[in-house]
Amino acid sequence: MTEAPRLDRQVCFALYSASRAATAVYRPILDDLGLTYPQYLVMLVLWESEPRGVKDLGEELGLDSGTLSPLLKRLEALGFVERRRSGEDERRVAIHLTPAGRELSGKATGIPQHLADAAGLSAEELEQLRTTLGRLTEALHRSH
Amino acid sequence: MTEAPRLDRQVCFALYSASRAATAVYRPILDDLGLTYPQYLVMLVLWESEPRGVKDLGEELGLDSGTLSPLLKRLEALGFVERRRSGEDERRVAIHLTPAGRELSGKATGIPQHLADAAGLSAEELEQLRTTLGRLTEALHRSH
DNA sequence: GCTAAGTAAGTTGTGCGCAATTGAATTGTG
DNA sequence: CACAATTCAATTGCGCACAACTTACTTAGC
Repeated sequence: MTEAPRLDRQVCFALYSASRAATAVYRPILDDLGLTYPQYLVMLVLWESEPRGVKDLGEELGLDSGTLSPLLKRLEALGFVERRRSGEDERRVAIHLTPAGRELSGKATGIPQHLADAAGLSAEELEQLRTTLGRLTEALHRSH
Repeated sequence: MTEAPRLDRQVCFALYSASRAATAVYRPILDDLGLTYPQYLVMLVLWESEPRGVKDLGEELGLDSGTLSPLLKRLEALGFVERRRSGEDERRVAIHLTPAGRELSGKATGIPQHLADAAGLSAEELEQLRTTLGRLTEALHRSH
């Protein structure tokens, strides 16, 4: 008689729950900015450097055009982003920040601290968690 | 000049990436069973004890009826589950396993080991990760 | 017994995530 | 130059998540 795996023993479920709980903490804060969590991630990348192509964003975030294309249209409709066909390569769409999009960066400054406060873990534990998760993600991607 | 948060410093993004990478590893395996990852989670709960009400499942998994109702209908259409209105309380729908649903448990036995193998972490590291994630999820839920 | 409050499941609408396909533009090769 | 292969973004379709609402049923208070 083989035994069925137990839910509460699964790292995968722990990841899934923690991830949803974390975005749930971000949600009301991001609501004030008018962003969803994936939209916030895209803005984070653009605040670091822009303009960026769709594929470029996708590699940074691990998302494909099926997710990003409509998301970017919504960010454009919100006035945070502008999509311009590249002149050199007509296949590419360059995503530029608008002044409003650049401005939003200031309002977002304190957001990660909210999660840290809500996490109930020490700074070292958070740092170690982040490192372990990074290694895990790397290994899982390699295993394909 | 306030500084924008950096993507690669965010625990939240690390969680989000790791969670998606983990379900991506499960996907081809679960495809063989005909299940998606959330459907697999529901089956895990039912393999532990059934029948269970929708609300009951929802509390175990942190999902609401908006997610579970259609998911359970798909599991019923697949023949793994049966939904029966309770006689005592007509509001409740009891989710029962079918013989096929019970049988599936055997085929799922080895699945968590696949993730462990792909994770590139030691058993202790995985165990510690699971514990830390559990504490984190708890704290995040409490912080609401 | 009757109504008010509460509870369970379902429905609707929006926004991801991701596989698969399409269409346009570019590059590589002979 | 021609044309096949590749690349980029967009689109389609399906299945979650989750908020907000609806409907059916049950229970509590009077």
